[in-house]
Parts: sequence; C-alpha cells; structure tokens
Amino acid sequence: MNKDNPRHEVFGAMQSFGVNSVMFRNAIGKKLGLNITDIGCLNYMLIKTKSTPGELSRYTGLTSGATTSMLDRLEKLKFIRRLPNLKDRRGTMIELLPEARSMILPFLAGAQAAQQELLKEFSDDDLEIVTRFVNGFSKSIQDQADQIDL
Amino acid sequence: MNKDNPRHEVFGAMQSFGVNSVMFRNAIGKKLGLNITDIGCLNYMLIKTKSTPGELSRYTGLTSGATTSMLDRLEKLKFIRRLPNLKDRRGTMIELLPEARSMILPFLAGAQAAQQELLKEFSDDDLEIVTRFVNGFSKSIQDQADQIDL
DNA sequence: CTGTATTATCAAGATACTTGATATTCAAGA
DNA sequence: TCTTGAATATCAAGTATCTTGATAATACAG
Repeated sequence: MNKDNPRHEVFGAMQSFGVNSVMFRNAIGKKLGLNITDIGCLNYMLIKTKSTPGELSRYTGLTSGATTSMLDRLEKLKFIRRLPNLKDRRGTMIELLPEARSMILPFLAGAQAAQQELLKEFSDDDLEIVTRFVNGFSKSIQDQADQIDL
Repeated sequence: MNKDNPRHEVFGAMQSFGVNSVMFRNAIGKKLGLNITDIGCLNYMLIKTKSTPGELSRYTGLTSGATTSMLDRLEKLKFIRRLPNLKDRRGTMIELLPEARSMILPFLAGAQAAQQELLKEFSDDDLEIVTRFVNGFSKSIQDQADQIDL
C-alpha cells in the first residue's frame, strides 16, 4: 500500500466528503433547533421526498418505537405529514411538507452556488467518469451493508 | 434545471453515497452492539486515528457534557483511550486502540475488495479528475457548514 | 382460509443528552 | 509578571430520547 500513489487519494477524498456531510447537516440542525436524529431524518426526506416509517427506521438505525416518536415530533413541528399508504394498508407514507423544504433550502444555497461553479471546471466526459466512480463506490458499501444486515 | 442533463446525475450520486455511508456504519454499529452516537465517533476515529474531545464534539454535534460521557463509554469498552495532550494541558488526546481497529476492519473487508476492483476500471487521469471533483464538492459543503456555524 | 410475518403504534423503563457550574490552562495585554 | 477573558474537559441534576415488549391491523404463503 503506497500512500504516495495518487490512486489512493480518491479514497481519502470520499472519506472526507462523508465526514463533511455529517458536519454540514448537524450545523443546519442546530440552527433549526432540531436534535441529531431529527435533522438526519429530514436530510433523508429532502432527498427522497416520500418515504415510510420502516425505511426511515432502517436509515436512522432506530427501533420502530423510536421512529414513531421521531415522526410524532416532526409532524408536530410541521416538517412532515403522515398519509395512508395506498399500497399497504398496514403502513403509512411520510411526506416532507413544502414549508419544511423552503425552511431548509436557504442553508444549502451557498453550497449549491459553489457546486455550480465547480461543475464548470469539468467536461461532460469528466462528469460521466466521476458519476461512474461514485456510483461504484457507493454500491460497494451498500452491498457490504446488506451483507452485514443479512 | 433540466433533470435529464447528465451534469446533474453526479449530484445524485454524491447524495446516494452520503446516505449509504450512514447506513453502512449503522449496520456495523448494530453488529458491535453500539449506539448510533458511539459508532459515529468510532467511524471518525477510524479515519483520524487521533483526535480530541472538542473535535469529536464538533463532529458528532454533541454538547461537551455528552461528549465526555460518550468517551467514558468507549473507554470502558476498550475502543479508545484518553492520553494527556502535550500541546495543551487543559486538553486530552483521544486514541483509537489497535484492538478496536481490528474489531471493525473485518466489516470493511468486503467493501474494500470491491473498491480495489473498481479502481481497475479507471486510469490515473480518471482518478485525478474524480479526486478533484470530490474534493471540490467536499469543500463546498465544508465552507457552507463553517458559514452556518460562525 | 389459516398460520405466520410485517407494519406501525403505544407505554414503561433504561439510556443518553442538555444545561449550568466548576477547575484548569491558555493567550493577550497592561 | 499579573490580570483578564476565553477555551478545555468534567460533573451532577433534570430532561429528552431510545429500547423493549405488547398490541392491532393487514399482508402473504401454503
């Protein structure tokens, strides 16, 4: 394992990104007066828009009981709402409310602007390479997570 | 904002990676019988090897009091140890114990193997592009996090 | 249909977190 | 040097959150 080999720097970059992502959402959570669990859930909802308690339970690592009370908090705060799940009458659909989205987006604006600038430094071919790598890397840890859960 | 534009797929890939990272470390934490906070801390320590309570407090989003008791737990479980901070006698250095590392690494092995395979599909030039993009993206959210904290 | 699994919720008890106070040390300036 | 204000980590008390185990409703497989 040669650490001077540029082929290994990319792993470090991915790790740093993971760390910075966490610190980023924690910073937003603190501003909104939310605990770490709740802002983690909202971060996920911001990406997925719709989800279910079961899925959120798997993402957050919480038990189903804790997930219920997390959703109770977020519902009371008008960040999400529960809807009937038409595909499974036992279940519930969780929806991020538009007002919640507009409450969070301002915190992302600066980063998004910087990301648009970053994009200009790369060709379409470049970005195809990046996407392919990141998706591959992402899959490697997703497969491993599934393996561990089995 | 054209969603069919491949220039936007790369953002989705980064988001998915962030989500998968969280689920990955939660899966490992569950196997080790650790709570979400503690596995988050260990994940960070696995990257940094050495840290301080203050730094871990900023990463986890915990207050200093909660950080102290988190470190008490991890110290009792022999995952970390506290050492005197030679550069600041108020402070403490936190060190990941080698035994802890060897306890966690087996869970990463499968993913690391897949990542080595992935690496083969990319040239050095490709990887330089990926690294540059990921670092730039990482910086965009780090800067924004700093901005929010101020 | 019948039995088993899955989904989400609830209540009680266990765990972890926040707040505010404290002691120590640092860093800057008189 | 000596003083002052800030930063480090810890602790104890009170609060918030989480886990566990039980429950009801529905899905799904045989």
